[in-house]
Amino acid sequence: MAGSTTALAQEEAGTLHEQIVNKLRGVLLNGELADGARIPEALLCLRFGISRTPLREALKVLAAEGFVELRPNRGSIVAPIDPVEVAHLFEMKGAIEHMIGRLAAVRATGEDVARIEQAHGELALHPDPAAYTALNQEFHRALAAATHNPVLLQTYDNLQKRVLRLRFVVNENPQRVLESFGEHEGIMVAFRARARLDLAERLEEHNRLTGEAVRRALKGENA
Amino acid sequence: MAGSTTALAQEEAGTLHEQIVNKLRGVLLNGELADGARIPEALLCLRFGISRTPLREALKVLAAEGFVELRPNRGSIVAPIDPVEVAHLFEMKGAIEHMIGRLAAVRATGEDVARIEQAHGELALHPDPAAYTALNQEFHRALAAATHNPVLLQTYDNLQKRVLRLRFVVNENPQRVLESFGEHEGIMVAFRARARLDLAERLEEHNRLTGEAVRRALKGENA
DNA sequence: GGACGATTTTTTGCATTCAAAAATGATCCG
DNA sequence: CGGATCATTTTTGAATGCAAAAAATCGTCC
Repeated sequence: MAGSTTALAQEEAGTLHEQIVNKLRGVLLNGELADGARIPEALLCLRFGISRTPLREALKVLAAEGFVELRPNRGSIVAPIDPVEVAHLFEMKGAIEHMIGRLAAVRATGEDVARIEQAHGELALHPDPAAYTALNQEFHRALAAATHNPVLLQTYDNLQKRVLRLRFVVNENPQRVLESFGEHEGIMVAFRARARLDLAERLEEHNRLTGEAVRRALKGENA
Repeated sequence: MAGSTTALAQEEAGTLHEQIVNKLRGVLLNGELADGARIPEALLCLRFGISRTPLREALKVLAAEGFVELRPNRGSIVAPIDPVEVAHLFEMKGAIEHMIGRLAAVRATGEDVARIEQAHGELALHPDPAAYTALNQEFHRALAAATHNPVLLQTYDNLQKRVLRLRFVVNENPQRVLESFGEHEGIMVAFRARARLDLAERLEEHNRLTGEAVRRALKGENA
């Protein structure tokens, strides 16, 4: 049960820069630094109790991941959330969800099934948006993991993390949370039946609908 | 004609660490450092005429991209090519190729069409494996770009670069080069007809066949 | 009163430095 | 002669230092 199951765990071992990558990503995901805000190196060094060297290494990695924007000689900023990019993120994720469905239906082991069923079950017990986000992540990540394709899982994780920054705007919406759970029910039906294409299409569609909800929410915010 | 069209161009502008990321990736792609070989920081610093700081920043980024393996306190090594991972890479790329087909068929502009046609045409004139690799990259990248989805393009580029390390083992095979061109012909037919699903399936299949050729070649090498 | 420009301050990018860890090699003992 | 132990060298990881660039501050002039 050593800790590599949870995607967002802030591992405490390993090299310093790696820790910082995770911690800093956590900060960004929690919205502690607003979109487009400058990232004050000195401040974060103080906060994490490290020097600038590992922090800057972490910034480069996060820039490559798309969380941070590096402006030469002008400092780093939190990558602004661009509605157009959000659409592109979900579109890309759609392709992955489709493949997750096709593969997970065939490759899921007993363990995978257990994890997926459990996440789904817990989700049913927690209709409150607060718990929902984490459990929802777990559910979908368990499905992704059931493909047993690490490359896919890594790509999925990266996109998912980028999308996660938007949860504030959409998980407040209990309407959508309910709808989403309904879609999960359908997903589980297809999964239990090991119906590859059905599962693939349901996952892709679920992703599409979530994307649209996010886009609507973003539009509302910007109004 | 300023240089952001070519994916693998080693841009000369920008921050130092960025240049190094590209240069070093070039070194790795060219196979100058063998799989699993240790990456001598001091040597590369000398070669690039920089200090260790930007080099190490670049290493972190390349590690995140999957080209380099960072072993805490034990130095970095060129990420070894694992046949299983290669299979996973191609599987993942399949999902993307499928989506590229679906989107490019619909979204390709006149410019896109021109670029794609040109790459395809030049490819016909250069059946020699040497020129083939670069032109083939250009052809497929032009298709990816025709989706007009930067997130997809970036993901595609990353996977493609990782796969590119394997070109030595497969592009030597003139048999496969010819087959591949035949598949390209079919792809162009579907593309010109703007047949979404046909194009998608042809691209996915082409990717699958390339993957199998690579796997076969790898097996042969390892024998 | 406000805009422009010079000067100070801060921040950034990279090189250098330093401590700790690992690799290497020499010595000693069985 | 082989293997284990310990000193030496090399390499790594991170902090610090320094020059250049950008931002902020302030004074001056219109």
